[in-house]
Amino acid sequence: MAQDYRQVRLGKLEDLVAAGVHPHPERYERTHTLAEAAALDETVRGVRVAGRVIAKRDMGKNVFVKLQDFDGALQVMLARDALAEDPEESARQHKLFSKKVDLWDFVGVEGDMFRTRTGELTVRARGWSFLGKCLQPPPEKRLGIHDTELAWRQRYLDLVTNPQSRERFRLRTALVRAIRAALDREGFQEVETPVLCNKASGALARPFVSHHNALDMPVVLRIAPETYLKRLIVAGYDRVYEFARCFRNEGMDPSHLQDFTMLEYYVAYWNYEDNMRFTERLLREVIQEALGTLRIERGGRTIDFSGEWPRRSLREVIEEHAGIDIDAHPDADSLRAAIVARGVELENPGAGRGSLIDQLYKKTARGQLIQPTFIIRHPRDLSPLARASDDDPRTVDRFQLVVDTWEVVNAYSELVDPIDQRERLVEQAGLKAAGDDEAMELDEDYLLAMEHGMPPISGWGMGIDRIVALLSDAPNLRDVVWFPLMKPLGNIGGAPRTVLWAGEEALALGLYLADPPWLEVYALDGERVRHVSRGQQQPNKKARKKGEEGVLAFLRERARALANEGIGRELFVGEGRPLAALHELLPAVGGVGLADLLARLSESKFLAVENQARALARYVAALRSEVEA
RNA sequence: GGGGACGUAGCUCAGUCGGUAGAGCAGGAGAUUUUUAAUCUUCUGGUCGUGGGUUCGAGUCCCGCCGUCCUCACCA
Repeated sequence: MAQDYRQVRLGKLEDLVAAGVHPHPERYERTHTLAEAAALDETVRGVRVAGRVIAKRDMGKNVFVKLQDFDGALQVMLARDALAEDPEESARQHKLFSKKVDLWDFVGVEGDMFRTRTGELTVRARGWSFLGKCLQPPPEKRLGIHDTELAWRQRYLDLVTNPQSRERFRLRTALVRAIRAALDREGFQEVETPVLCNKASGALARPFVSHHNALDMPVVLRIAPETYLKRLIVAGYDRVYEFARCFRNEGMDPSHLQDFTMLEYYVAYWNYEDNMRFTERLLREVIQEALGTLRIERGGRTIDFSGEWPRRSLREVIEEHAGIDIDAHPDADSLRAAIVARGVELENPGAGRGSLIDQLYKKTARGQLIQPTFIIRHPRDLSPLARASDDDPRTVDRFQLVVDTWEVVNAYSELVDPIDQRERLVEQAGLKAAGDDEAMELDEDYLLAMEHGMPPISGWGMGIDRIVALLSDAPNLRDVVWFPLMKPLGNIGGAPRTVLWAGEEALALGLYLADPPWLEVYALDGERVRHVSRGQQQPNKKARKKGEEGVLAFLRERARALANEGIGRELFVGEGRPLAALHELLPAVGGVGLADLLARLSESKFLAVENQARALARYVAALRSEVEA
């Protein structure tokens, strides 16, 4: 049916072309955006506006359409006798518009402002221009896209139909702009540091790993810009910042994305307390500017950014919510005993004291922190890049800003002592060697930079996606990312979904993978091979119970069924199975070329399945002619 | 990875107790001299995610798989 829509609309496009309309005009001269035009006086003449048709009401003589762009919408009226000087030409233009322009097409209109009988400001068209065709069926016009999956996969559908989504992204843009302007005013310089790195440094997280072909070396995508920005302080910058796209190869949930935007800045000569004061001022300013208020509604609760944000030590909040005074337990064993005594269950109770504190905090206190709160005094061994506190060397001079249980900002007085830093990184490297994927690597290049001298520094990082989601009452970070990463529809992780075209010459090809066993079906189309889904190709439980033979029987049966449906011939290919089993199957295609087939298979073993199929295509073609001959 | 929920027309959604798959929007044809979710006539559109099981009969009950979300775990 999508095909029907497309055919109808393609037909209309052809009709437009036949009527002398360019299907993809080069440009259109606007005098006003739709929002600007909507603010005009009703007497203004000679406006030219353009946008997407999101509503069309054809009254016979008059066609009313609503045009929309990102920031506004405006009604336009096309009357049968007003579209050209010549009445016949005007009628022709009217009919063309009425019959050939569909919802979601782009058009431009030239005309005069006026008010309709019902009082709506409207453009009375004196002429119209076709600007672009929508070939796909548009979403429901009033309700829009409600399926979150669809909204994420095809954001344009969401943005066109859902005003609240446009509002969220408008806020995101406005907030970033406000932050940039505020930092620039404060004497910061915006910089850019590498995304492709040798070491995953600056945070505790598992990186994405890739390979640099020309240099023939592994590279990782950055998990934080921190150590590069601090190198710039070594270089003499006082205040630097970067909106840094970062990548962490870890689990995802509504408050974590693999690919996210972090703002980090570093200031020479500040400590974390200077930074906390600045944070409060900066965020209040930019929230007020971008949002127009400091009080937001989120999940039915009011969150208030005005007033002074409480500063509470980790010790305090844990004592309040868990009833344990961590200072009374100077070592891991003692603290562990207290936690057990309180009946709090930790995931990793064998960890050291710092990690125990962290787990305890996350388990008991963090979930209660709704209003903006600074959490200070974190254990030293969780912050390998932070400066130890002069008051208590077991803690670091660090703060986090927590809002509605989300950690939004993380900042500290930076560790600037290269000797201490080396010791801590060696410690981390030890953890890594012991199997902790998230421990930091020893970053000699950074240590070398540190040894060239650092002033006191305070650094700061904020999750842009998180603050935007908080401020816009978005339940999931993916609601504030234009194109969040999604598993592709289609071949990944399941049966391919392409359907065989009717009458197409085809071939059924089973790829018998060891685990899980599976039958893949392809269509052979000249030189090309496509995936084809024909329902379930995976052996059911019953077949699997009978072991290998049952599985083979199942796959053979499926292939035979496909052949009976006219899909074509059978060919099984086994991988990771005894050759004998394969050999037994191959007679279905003549039992020739086994060695060649296996060679090709192993050659393409690490390619995607579809590539395997392509690699086999030539072989299959050869096989065919051989059989025919 | 554990637990829970969901998947029906292009979109938004109904579908009762297991008994002939529905509505609105969108789309086709027609009508319509200012409409506002325009209206009216008429028509089209379905692998009920997928495969199996139970049953005389499955969108509905059971199981496997695929996909998505939530939650727990993981996670500066």
